[in-house]
Amino acid sequence: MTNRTPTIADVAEQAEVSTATVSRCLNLPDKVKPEVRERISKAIQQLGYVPSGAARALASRRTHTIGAIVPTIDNAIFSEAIQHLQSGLTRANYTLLLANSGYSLDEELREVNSLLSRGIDGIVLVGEMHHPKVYDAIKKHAIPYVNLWTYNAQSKYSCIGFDHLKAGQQLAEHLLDLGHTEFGIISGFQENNDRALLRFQGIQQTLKNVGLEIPESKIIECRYSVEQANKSLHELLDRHPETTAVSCGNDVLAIGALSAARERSLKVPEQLSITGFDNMELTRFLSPALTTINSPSKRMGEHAAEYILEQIQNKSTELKRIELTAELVIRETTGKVPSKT
Amino acid sequence: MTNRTPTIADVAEQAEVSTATVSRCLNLPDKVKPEVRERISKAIQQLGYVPSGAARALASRRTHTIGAIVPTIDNAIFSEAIQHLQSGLTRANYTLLLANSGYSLDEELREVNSLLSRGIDGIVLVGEMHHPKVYDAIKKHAIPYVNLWTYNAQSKYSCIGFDHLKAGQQLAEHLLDLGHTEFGIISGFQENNDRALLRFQGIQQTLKNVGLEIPESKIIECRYSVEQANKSLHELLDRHPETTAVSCGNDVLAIGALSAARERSLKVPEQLSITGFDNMELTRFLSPALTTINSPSKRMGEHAAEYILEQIQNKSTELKRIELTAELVIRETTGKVPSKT
DNA sequence: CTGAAAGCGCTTACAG
DNA sequence: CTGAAAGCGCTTACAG
Repeated sequence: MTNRTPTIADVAEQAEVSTATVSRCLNLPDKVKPEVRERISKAIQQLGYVPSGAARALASRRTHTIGAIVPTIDNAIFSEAIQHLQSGLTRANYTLLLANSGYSLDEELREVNSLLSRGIDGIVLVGEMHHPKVYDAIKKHAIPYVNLWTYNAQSKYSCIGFDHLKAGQQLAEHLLDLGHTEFGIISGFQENNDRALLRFQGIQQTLKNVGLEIPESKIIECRYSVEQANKSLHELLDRHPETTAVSCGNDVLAIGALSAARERSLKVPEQLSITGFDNMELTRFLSPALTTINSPSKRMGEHAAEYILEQIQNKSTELKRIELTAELVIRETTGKVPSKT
Repeated sequence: MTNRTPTIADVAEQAEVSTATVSRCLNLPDKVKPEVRERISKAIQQLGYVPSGAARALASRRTHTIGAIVPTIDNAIFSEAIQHLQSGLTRANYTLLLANSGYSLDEELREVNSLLSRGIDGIVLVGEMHHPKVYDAIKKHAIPYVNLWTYNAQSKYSCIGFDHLKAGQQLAEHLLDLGHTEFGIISGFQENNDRALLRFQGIQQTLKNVGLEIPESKIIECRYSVEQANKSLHELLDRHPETTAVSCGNDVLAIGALSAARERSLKVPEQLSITGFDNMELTRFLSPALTTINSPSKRMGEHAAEYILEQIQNKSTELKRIELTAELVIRETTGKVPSKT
């Protein structure tokens, strides 16, 4: 027994077959006679043989790895999607290589190149807005690719997600139905974030349709953090105490807004309505429970795994657009506009 | 210009040098004459050459990849640590390969083997309790290794974390100081989770020291979910309405407990004190703000990156134990025991 | 169903 | 400082 880690040649020798047969036994077992398979399995056991991923990848030109880049994993909504993407891939014996861009397109480009260079068989990105070189690089490598978290019927790329514009509209209509006319917005940074932008535009357009306009001073963009949102609502209400409805870019922001409202002793929803976005688990346990939009993150993750694996199987890069629904969840943070006294 | 992706040989030809020199130019630039380096860079640019990670790994026996397995990424506290681990590695040109075990030791073993097989230069795990084969497998591959999220002065393995027993003690002492004697516990599953177990034991021991014992019926274990914790507190209080203090295994559980208390119209902390664990960002914005233990997750992530890279650099696997502090953060969910009437 | 052999694209002593 | 060449550990037509 030598000291170095065993290779396929060691297994072959031990089982008295060629390395080709060992390789087949590992990859296409039914092409190997059962009794030979038996011998090989035993040898593998005895030697504690573990195939080298690098050698495998080099020889087969397949890494069995899928890359994904999300803005951040520090948001339950992305981590949920990733968990499901990952378990879908694991079941098919693929591994997920995860990176995060911190909401920066340049960083995303760097990550894409890094993933491509280490070798991946497919890639999933979040959103539709990417550095142009990202699309070039992926095209060059000719691997399956999908934009997650976005649905656009006109997209030139495969996408799996929902229509953020529609979601924004639903939010605005709900608030309009309740009689609100004084709107405030706390949004994530919209530059480089098409989801944030579309949600906002959905609200904006809907209001415009009924002749309402949101002045810039009632729109605050900030980082997706509870603390930032807390500050933002204070700022917003300092400038515009007449505001009766605040729509937040996601649930994290809404939680911050709720805490700021509490600090000002504003009753939600009696004096101020607040909406979130994503429907994180805890939002229904908040007091008052948060009105929000349900993001189908699990299903997005599952579909992404399915799509990528399918494309790899078929050796194709067929364009596919999957639209999921994101329904409005009305709970306790939204109510009738307070009567002016 | 051919159609296939360019290799190092193409670059060498274009730059009129050997492949060895191109390789050196990439890995040890100062061993190459500046003018030659210049030619090579130009060739790389022109060809759009990207080195093959697989070939590199096979030839050098280094993958520049670090593996990490956490119980779940769907918890802000782990994702925070991972973000920092990742950025530390990225800076040194290493990639993080992330997997999650779902709190299962068997699953963790499977992930470890999968990571080892694809090739990793180092590995970080969470907690000290692992499948025995995990330690065997890692030892066999002789790569740097560290147990995160745990500190044990006697550990045979490197560890970076804090003492969960101490943290539990602090929690119990705080509650004791406030005069509580009727304790309830909502814990994560303690089997296979040394952190959950130690936190609980810290509380238990401290109470025992003053002659208090927690009956089994006042200890509920459940999954780390807001909903589960909500149910658990209801169950606990149905059985033991005399309970005045409930210590929760983490902040997620505490949020669920808070919501259940609200549903029962129990005032926190006047009628019921509740503690969390981790100090997630939003806990200080809850109403009432949560008393909890601050888990140094960012620092754990940073230290892990530093340690692993250091070991790789030195080609050693030196044992190192880093203890970080986890301080009690007293906020509004804990108060004096209600006077019996 | 099995084997001999070329090849995947790099790195790395070794020699100069 | 640079090059020729062996080698990393697999897979995969091809032949039988």
